[in-house]
Amino acid sequence: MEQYFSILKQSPLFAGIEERDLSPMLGCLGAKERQYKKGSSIFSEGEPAVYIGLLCSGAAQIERIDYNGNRTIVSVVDSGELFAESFACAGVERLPISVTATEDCAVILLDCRRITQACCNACAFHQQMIYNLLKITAQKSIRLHQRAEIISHRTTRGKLMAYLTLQATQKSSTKFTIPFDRQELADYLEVDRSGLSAEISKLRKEGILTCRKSDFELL
Amino acid sequence: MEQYFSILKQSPLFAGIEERDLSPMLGCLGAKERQYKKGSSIFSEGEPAVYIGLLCSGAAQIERIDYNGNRTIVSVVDSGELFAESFACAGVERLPISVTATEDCAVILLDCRRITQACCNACAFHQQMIYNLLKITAQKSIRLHQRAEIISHRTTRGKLMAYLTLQATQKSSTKFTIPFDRQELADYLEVDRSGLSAEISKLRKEGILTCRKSDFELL
DNA sequence: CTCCGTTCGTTGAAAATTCAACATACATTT
DNA sequence: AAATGTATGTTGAATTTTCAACGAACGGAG
Repeated sequence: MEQYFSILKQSPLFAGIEERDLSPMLGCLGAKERQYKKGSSIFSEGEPAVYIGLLCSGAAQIERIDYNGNRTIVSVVDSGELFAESFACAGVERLPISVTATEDCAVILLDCRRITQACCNACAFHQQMIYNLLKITAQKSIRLHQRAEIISHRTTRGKLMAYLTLQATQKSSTKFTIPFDRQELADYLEVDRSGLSAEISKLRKEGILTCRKSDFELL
Repeated sequence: MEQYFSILKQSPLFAGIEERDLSPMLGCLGAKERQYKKGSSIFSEGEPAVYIGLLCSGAAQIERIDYNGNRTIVSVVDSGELFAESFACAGVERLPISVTATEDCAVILLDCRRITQACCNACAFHQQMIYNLLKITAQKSIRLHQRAEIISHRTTRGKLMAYLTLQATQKSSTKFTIPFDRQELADYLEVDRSGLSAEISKLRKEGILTCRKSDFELL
């Protein structure tokens, strides 16, 4: 577990908590370490929602597959980020989404009940963690709002441009790399892959952007 | 302010807090009461996001209007619910959405900074409120996920049926009343109003549902 | 009662998406 | 070097949505 301390102490979940307190806290919280191979499932839709996941290395996606087999990519999880914390904190019975490793992953699982219920050893930290969790959860809400704003555009072009301009804003640069290939981007934007490719070509011809694979530049 | 105590003590924000403590707390939190007429704006897009709103009476909607004038209804706010808490808690600069009164409203505004920063008088309550806020924020995230799941369907019929079956599930009944007229439902589902009306007619002819105005029944 | 404004349903044409199929490019393996 | 597999781009037909316009139903105001 100690190998991930450099990740943990940078995580907003442990903001305001000293590194020397990490080890007893993790024990108190019943933290479990898990490894997942690229492509494997970290959480599956329908599982009980009790664990908060903290991605220590690798990358993952929040997905949903409907009964027709259509995949939706709800969001991406980068190293150092939490996932599934909303479901665990809200006390829902079962996960409405799946979490899939897009790279080999190392994950720390925290039982949400151990965070939200005070314990005898490290109570002082619990309050800080709950506050940290509040801030993280609120920021995740914003990301959901942002995705909703993107998806709410009616056309492929509208969705694509909304996504790309948001990426450019967040990276503070007109050049950026997106974390998706074409199929994944289509699954994130809720559009047809071939139509998305066609729209990218059109935007390229119109001189609005250039791209190579996942590297984009807005002109 | 006292006239709203019956609402306040039922609000999840004040769960675990005694009614006799409400009055000093509201003072400590710098609560402000506001009245809004039906159709007026409670918060406008671009305003600084410092206040958490608590709707004491009436009803409101979370909306966004894009540069073309297209309205998106992100969610509805019912009496007793919080709104804008994610934006305030996440510490974003400006609101990315507007809140509009769909009925005459009474609202209590709470400065988020006064909740998340401990104060000298009622510190014991602050921790409870932060925990309550965490739970509320997480539950709001779930609602955003639910809307995303609805919007993610590609066709008008798919979106409509996803919405209606969710409503039926939440009301635990095949008969229910939705909080939207046709235009508002279209703005929530991100579809064309006339196309939505046509789809409802078709579903009616197919014997899948019956409806009168906003009263629906799934068969 | 009539007028008026709003909501809702209907329709047909225009526009956009989806779908299926195939071509191309590139990297990896044998 | 050839074969294979994956990702991406292209195309045309089918489907669906959007858009604009209009008519019917309804309720409130005068």
